Amino acid sequence: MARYQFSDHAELRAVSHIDMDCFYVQVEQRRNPELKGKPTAVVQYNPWKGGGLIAVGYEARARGVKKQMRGDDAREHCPDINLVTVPTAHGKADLTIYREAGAEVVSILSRKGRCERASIDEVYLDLTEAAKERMAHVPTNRDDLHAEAQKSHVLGVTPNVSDASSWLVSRTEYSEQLLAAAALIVAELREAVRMEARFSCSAGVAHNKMLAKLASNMHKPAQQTLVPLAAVPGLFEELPLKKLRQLGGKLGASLENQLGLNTAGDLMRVPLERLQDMHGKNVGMWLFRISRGLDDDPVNDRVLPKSHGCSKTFPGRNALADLPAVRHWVRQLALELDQRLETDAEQNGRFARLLVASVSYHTEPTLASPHGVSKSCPIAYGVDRITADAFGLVRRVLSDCQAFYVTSMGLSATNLQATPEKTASITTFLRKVPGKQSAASDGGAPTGSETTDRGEGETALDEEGNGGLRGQVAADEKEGTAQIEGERGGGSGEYAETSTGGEARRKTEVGARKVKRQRSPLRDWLAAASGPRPASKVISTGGSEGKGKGLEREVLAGTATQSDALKAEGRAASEPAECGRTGADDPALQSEELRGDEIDGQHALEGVSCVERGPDSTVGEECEDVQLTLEEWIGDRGGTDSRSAAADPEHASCEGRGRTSENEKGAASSAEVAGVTAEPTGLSDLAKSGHADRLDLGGELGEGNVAIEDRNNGEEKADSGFEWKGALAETATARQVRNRVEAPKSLEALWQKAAVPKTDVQSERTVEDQAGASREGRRSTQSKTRKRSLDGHVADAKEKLQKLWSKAPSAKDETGPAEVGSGITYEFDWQEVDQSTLDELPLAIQAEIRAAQRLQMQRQQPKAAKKLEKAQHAQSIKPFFQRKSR
DNA sequence: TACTCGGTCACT
DNA sequence: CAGTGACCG
Repeated sequence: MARYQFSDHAELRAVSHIDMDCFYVQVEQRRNPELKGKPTAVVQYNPWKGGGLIAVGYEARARGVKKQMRGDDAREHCPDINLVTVPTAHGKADLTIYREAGAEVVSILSRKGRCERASIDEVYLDLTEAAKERMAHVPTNRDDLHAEAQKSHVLGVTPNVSDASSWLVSRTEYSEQLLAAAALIVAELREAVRMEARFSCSAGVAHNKMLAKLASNMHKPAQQTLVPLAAVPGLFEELPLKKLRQLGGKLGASLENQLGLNTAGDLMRVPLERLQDMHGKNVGMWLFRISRGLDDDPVNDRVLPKSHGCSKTFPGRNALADLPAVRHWVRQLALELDQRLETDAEQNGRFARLLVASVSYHTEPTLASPHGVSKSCPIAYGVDRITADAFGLVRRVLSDCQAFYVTSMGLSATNLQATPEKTASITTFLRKVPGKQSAASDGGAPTGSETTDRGEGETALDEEGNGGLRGQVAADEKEGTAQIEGERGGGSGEYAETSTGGEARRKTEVGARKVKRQRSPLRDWLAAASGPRPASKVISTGGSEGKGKGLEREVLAGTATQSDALKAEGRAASEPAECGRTGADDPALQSEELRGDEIDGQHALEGVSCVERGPDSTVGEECEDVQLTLEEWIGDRGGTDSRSAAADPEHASCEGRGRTSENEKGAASSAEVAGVTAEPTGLSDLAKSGHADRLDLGGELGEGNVAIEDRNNGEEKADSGFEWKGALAETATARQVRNRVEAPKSLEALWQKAAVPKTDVQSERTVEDQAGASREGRRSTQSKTRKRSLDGHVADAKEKLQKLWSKAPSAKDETGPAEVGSGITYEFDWQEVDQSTLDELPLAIQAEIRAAQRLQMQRQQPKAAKKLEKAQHAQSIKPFFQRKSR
């Protein structure tokens, strides 16, 4: 036992868990003050039995209303209850207002120490440092205690205000002093929340997360509870096992059932070996420790969610039974998800990398428990892309079914990243500063960095797509009819290998990279729009600060002609009955070669269209706006070097609605040239101000981003469940701008990103045949088929693009100061830049500068680097809060 | 025929 | 790593 006791003050933490009191209700009461003091509950829209309660106010709780009730039940218990319905959007509940309120609270609670957002209405704080500082100033007089602090409860001390206050001011034990000081800080924070956000919350204060969480729930609402170490044994003796975090479910049940345990104290008496035998080494040890009130789980420094998801259930006979309905709802979910992603990008500079679609379904109406499956793919921003990709994923799931009943669907965007993974891009260009020696370039080219390697382009592959119109069938929710809407998606690819040079060449270039620059009206405009430059030295790039709200532009490729394959797509979508069939009745679906041929056919490579949509684009709002030929698009980008010219707006003739938008010069002007460049779309602000260096905005489409290492691991990848549909919706570059993802690292990877997930198209064989065949056998057959198809595309695409590139006039490149992307040139000494200058920079640039600084320090003082990282992290979230708390 | 709609984490 | 499942509220 002794070894588990705190022996060193340095290990002792002061942790708080803060939990908003019936948060959704408070949010609604703040919105509508008439509800204050009245029995209130928030119900989620759901006509069945009055909707489900997701929050119940304390007045209503006093009247017996419980969270598990439906709205109707609540009314029975409390006839005068105010039932507030959660806002809805896109046909589903929309929790945005609660998320925003939660962020508001977090911005207040994160002031005094490391803060971890645990959920929409809960945070953990590590107040160790703040408490230590505060310990010197703990009032010795009870009258000096803050009013909120006087309401503290101290476990093991008579729950009497004055006693608690006495306790707070009279500690002699270090651990208790620490908690007492933390409790005062927490009281102040809670008071700040009450005053500034007008929300009440409850808190627990203890030495770790588990105890703090336990404590926050002990006295609600608007109170706080402190759990001194000494109180643990007494507390646990009576505490039901299930109250411990993580033991509320099956694990807790199994402990109860198999070991006959009831309380946490019971658990404490189970030998470690027994626990480990039953639940494994890790879980066993974890149980052993938590039963003693010990918990090492750190308070993470994270105030933003790690993923965004939205989902909807279709219970009972609401289950979706055909693809049009599925697609409709996928789109509704995509609308919300896209909005949230854009908001996150604008506010926090973060971009998701992965799209996950989850489906719960059964295959017979009678089947009891639904089957849950999730599939994922790289995410491309934009409602249409999300819709198309997610629908592909979902359809992949359902394609094996003769019939399906989807009872729930969800989309989520994960792998949110705020900063480039590697510092390659900035270190690369920092090295270029004339007369300045960059530490980052010493220590050799970060050869381990794929990002850097990629930038040097062993094989530069540029790609653009031509899509086709795919018939999209969207069920009209109200009328129950279906309507066709055009959707650009898919699109066939075209490739050029514009640069070769293997390992040797790359290595030399890493050391002495030259970045060519070309003047272009876009560049000029961005530069002009960006306003005066700060004073000078180094170069970074970012782009205009100009607001681009309003119309968004997407560079999408498309043909006006529907290929047979695309028609087939439409058919598949509109005729769900086909799901699960082999497509034998449709030649277009019979083999992948066939599909490939069609898609690669003449008509598939005709145009690049510039599509615009409003920020709140809804079904049917998109319109095809501009058509450019591929040649026009490629236009002035000539040269065979991968890092050649920028797109030339002269060659881009955008016409149509977009031109006459009500937007001011920003949108209009950039739109003019944007159709063919990587003009940021819905993420305009951020794209312009942020990741330009990585993503190569505003020209230089051949630049590093699109260079791809030709690591050919095709065989393997080709078997991973994707099929080539030959349709790229947009250029790799444009897509990266939207995605903020690194270029695919292999040719195969590139295709996979472009590919639509495997659909119901399988082989000529019938379902019966397949049922008889072994899975392995079938898969390998498919793999071969797919591989042949891909090879055909490679050859074709390369040839075509090479032709185009050779036709294009070569660019007049200036070799100027290293610049990647276009837009503002920020000039400063990155090694000595002061905080206020740094603060002015776009978030992404800030992040890269910090990363570069860290990298440098890492070499010089590895230990200090860790500290710096922490400090920087705290710094990096500041803008978010500054914005939020305004 | 119904605990929604979010989230996080660990395992494999 | 993609996918599943446990757990939380």
